[in-house]
Amino acid sequence: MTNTPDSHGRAGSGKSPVTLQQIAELAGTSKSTVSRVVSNDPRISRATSDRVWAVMKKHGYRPNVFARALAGGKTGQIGVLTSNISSGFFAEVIRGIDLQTAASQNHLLVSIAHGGDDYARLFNELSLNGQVDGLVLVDPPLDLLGRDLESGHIPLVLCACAVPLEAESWRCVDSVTVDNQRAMHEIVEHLVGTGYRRLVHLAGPSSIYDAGQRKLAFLDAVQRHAGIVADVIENHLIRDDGSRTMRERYSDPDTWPDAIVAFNDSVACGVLADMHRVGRFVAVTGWDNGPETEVLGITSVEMPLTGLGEESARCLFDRIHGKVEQKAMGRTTMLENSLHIRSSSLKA
Amino acid sequence: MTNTPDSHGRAGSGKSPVTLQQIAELAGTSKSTVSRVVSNDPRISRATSDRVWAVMKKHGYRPNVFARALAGGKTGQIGVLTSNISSGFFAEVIRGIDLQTAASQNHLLVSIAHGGDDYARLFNELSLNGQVDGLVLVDPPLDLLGRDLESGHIPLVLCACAVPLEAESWRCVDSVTVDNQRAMHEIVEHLVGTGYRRLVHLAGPSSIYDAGQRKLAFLDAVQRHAGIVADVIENHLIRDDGSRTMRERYSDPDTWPDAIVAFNDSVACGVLADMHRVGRFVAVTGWDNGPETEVLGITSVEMPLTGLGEESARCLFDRIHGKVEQKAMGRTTMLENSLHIRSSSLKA
DNA sequence: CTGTTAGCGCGTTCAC
DNA sequence: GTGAACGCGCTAACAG
Repeated sequence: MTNTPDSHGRAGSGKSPVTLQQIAELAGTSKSTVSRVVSNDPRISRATSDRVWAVMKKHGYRPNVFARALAGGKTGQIGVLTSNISSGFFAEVIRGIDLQTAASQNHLLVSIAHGGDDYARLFNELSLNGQVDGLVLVDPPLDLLGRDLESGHIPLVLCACAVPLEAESWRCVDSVTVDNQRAMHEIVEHLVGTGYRRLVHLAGPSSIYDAGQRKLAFLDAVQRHAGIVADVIENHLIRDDGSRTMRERYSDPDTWPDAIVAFNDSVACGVLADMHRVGRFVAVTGWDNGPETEVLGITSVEMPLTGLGEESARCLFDRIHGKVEQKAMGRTTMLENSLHIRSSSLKA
Repeated sequence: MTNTPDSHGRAGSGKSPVTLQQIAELAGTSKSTVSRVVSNDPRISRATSDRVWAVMKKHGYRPNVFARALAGGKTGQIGVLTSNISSGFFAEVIRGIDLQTAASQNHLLVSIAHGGDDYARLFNELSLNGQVDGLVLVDPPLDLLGRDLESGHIPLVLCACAVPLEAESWRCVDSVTVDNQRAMHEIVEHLVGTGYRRLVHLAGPSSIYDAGQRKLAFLDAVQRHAGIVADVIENHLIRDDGSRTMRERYSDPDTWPDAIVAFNDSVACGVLADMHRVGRFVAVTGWDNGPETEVLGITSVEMPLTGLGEESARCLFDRIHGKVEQKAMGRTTMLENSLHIRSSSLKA
């Protein structure tokens, strides 16, 4: 399938690309026929098809995406809107989406919201200007889901987030998320099973969907066990948040809990740093299974990031291609995490 | 499916986007006038302009990107083609590019090559089908630069890579890269200054531009010092590569060098792991300054990833907007890294 | 099976 | 200053 240098040089050397019309003339046929050949219309005879393909190959014909979109109503582009999240998360999810879109000859339009109302602004633009056939909203700020969605929008899917039940206008939107509850239960079971009794969850910022889910799951999990003392401290996102809480809230090591369930790996690292400073062991778990967890032996949850992307794209295409009705109620897909138990949460 | 002339294609709960034509009628004027208003044509009277703007605002008019591209020749889209690189790298570079493109109302079309000839295939497609106004090639496989580039292509810029001097057909392509040489020299100076004499560089795969640069820089740097024993071992990319080399090549700790300059942080971690297994200290440096380096105290090089993206986009826009002639010879911009010296490379 | 005919929404000459 | 007309490259009815 690789291009032969000679035929290629000829094709591209002219400044303007070859058009369908020109192919038609060169092949001694009409535009429609060529158009049908391109789209594999079964009604075209094998002979004509082969002849036209030959001409197209020879001249390096490339259908013009814009003309096609204008006339056909399908853009061949999928939008991805994401907030300014951690690079590991972002990259892997995009990779997953790309895997699916590339497979169906689509292209990815990526936008990153840089704060404030940016997400909402970009959402409006992308969902209304007809530039994309569908839109994946990665980690949208929760307040966006509170707004009313205009009818007549393109297919939408929430990634790493789920539509709240009370959001009426978002009812046709699919959601793909990870099973925060199950993973959190596993963590708590593991900690309790190992013998820890006093647990603290350093929860994430309330603006993040997963943070809320994990907090609820933590509270739910600890309540299933008698004799467990549990507490939650909010708003932890980066390393410093973890260290600071340890310093300020637990300045006296004797008041420390047995185990700390951090919102993510960064926070867990912060806790560990302070722990070393003080020189007392406390069990710690992280979340994200980043590169630091393995080398440091931090128990952590690995999320199926690429899977999130792939599944989101799949949902989108199901609606774009009409395999799922546009007005069908949104489905929520939940992907499983895997818990990696390491030394940081075993017995001291 | 009922297809009225104006309920065209789009997934529709009835609400088809309002067109320039409709705005013209509602404003009691013609398409051309509205078009001029949109593009701030100075010949339009203030009165008409205001009137038309009001109508547009009232009806939420959005210019159709595809129609505009078809008629006007500018797509408003920038392509980003990247190989399947590490997520940290990928995400930050994209973020940088996005920063610039968003500022100029452009959109980002991202494609990820998934191996083999994928990069070349995608490159051909994106550079020829007119879907983007310019193309950023992030970390292209080196053999791509060996191929002849067709004339008449869109503006191109290499990111995290530089055009080889002998590539005639790529002479109009800009390059943005980091100063591998300077950073490597800093590392070597630091190691030698600290007292290490026998250095080994665990180089990266030869297919990666930066890997070759760093290897050359290493060899250059060590030659500037008398009494230094240096060696290079090739083809290290992930953790296991580092550990394996230590196990196989340096099974006897007494033959160990004083210091190991790893291609990246992962390799450095592999070395450290083996070091701990054997229980002997050797100085180690990484590259990328990933999350694991700070917590583990690994000396590492921080690259200006976002800067790479921003600068690449800037170069592209300079050519797209004609601030730099299309046929002007490509410039190479080199961005500075910063070396973070930590305990892993200090005296044992 | 294939050719003909309309547009898709907009930029850009031209005239007025 | 403004409007009418044409065309960008392609798809999708209609005819044969």
